[in-house]
Amino acid sequence: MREPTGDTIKSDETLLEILEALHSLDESTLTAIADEVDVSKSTVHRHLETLRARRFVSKGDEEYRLGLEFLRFGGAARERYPFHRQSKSIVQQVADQTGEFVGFLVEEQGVGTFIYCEMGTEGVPSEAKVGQNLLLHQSASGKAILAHLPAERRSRILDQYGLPPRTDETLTDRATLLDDLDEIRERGYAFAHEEYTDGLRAVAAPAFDADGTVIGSLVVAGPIHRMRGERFETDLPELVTGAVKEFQLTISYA
Amino acid sequence: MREPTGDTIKSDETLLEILEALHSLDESTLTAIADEVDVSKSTVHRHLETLRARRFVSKGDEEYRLGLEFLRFGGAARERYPFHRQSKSIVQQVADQTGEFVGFLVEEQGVGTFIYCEMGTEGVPSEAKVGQNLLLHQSASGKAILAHLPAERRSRILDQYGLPPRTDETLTDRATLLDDLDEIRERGYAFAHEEYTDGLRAVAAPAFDADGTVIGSLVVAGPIHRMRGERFETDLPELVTGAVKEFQLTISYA
DNA sequence: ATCGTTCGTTGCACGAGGCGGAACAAATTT
DNA sequence: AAATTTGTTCCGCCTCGTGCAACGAACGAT
Repeated sequence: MREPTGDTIKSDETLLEILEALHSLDESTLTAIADEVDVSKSTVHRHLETLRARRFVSKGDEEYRLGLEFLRFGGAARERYPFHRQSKSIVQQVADQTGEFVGFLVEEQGVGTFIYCEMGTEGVPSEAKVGQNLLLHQSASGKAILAHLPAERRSRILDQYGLPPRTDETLTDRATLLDDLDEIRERGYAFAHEEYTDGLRAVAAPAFDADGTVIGSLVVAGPIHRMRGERFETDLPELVTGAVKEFQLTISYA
Repeated sequence: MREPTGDTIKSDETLLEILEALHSLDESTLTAIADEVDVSKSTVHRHLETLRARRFVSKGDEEYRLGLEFLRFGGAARERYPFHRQSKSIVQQVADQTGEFVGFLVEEQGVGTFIYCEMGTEGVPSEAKVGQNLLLHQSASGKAILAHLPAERRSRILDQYGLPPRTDETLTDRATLLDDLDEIRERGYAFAHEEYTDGLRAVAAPAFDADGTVIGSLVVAGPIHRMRGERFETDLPELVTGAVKEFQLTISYA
């Protein structure tokens, strides 16, 4: 199931697995969860009631759901980032300008997470939403970050997670990926061609803090028919890199 | 320290208490948490490592922090609400129009939680943020909801949580509160005068779904010196109720 | 209405495993 | 170099999380 975790609490693991099941089943009944996680109903019941007492799950008329308490902790986790305020507004701004999906991705423990995103007026059928996480090699936004991490850190991440594909176009060969990252570093921004979602292309620019460390990346994504020609190859890259530059100015004196 | 919880898993409770400590200490070291929660270091260590393996906590160089995985679940919890999209845009719109703090509050398990909020350009020093939760009697937004809950539900909530004060102005007398709720029902919107935060006043309007059930409330809050006279008593109430009406139209055919 | 089925909930007894304390190691301080 | 203080690991006790089974309630079908 998992890599041999050093020293972990079984009871907590089942708790977290129950939550994960609750997330993937979206909203669900006790027995369905027990069935999914493969533990007895009584166990699931006790865990869920413990969580419910603290509002981490809520019970509708018939089914259990994830509780809003997660939003409180999630919001707090996001606000630890000193630039969260600015990244929110830059995302909104670029979303207004382009009408496409726009997101700001940060890296934590080797995984990318969108801390803000906007659907834009065109309403791309993307499944990317706030809190969504992805492996860094699978998307333009991830690659933009990956390209600028310290080399040793980068290879540890690649070793740890490998290069599992997400679509047919995901880069799964290490050499190819590293070449792409070289280009991204030279060019200053990253492209992705259906590497994360079929039918979608993306442009992403890395964002740095005052020390020159990558702190995240800004990405614009949209369906192929709108992401082509000069708009895709010139206009959007300029827009994104420009927005990031502005972003960096506003956070420098924070 | 809690009301006699029916049948609950101790180990989970300590897990959640550790998370709560991690939240209130913002970012903290293992021993500090062990000290706060009053369990042995080894226990805290095992819990934290279990959480870290799943990205629910992340470890900086020196300290533990809440992980972004909470944002994933929090976002999912929020998106269960069919009107979440529209509430986000109405909040942004009103924030742009007023420059004040604007939020959309929903009720879950008798407690209010902001699923969206914007600080506005004036940057009120309010501590209200996404995921923040509050007792319904303590604020304009809460009262707007409370006023329109089924009577039996309302009294169960009041019984369960009581009327603890938050400021000197919080309504702590049940009769006074019920009178206020009557007025709110008649008037169609709610006021609060420093009942949640010293120095802040607020106007809130309830939002209903097609069945006439309260689904949340829209609130505008600001410092007293800007919340007075005609703006506070007429303009803002009209703005908020108008915005909610528009909101209700856009969700009716969803 | 009555019987079956499936749901959530509660007791019970067993033994896995969560717990604290101490020993350890590594990093900082005096 | 000695002394604190940090995170980590080991170990044995006994709590307490677990599965099973029994119970009751709510449907649905005959």
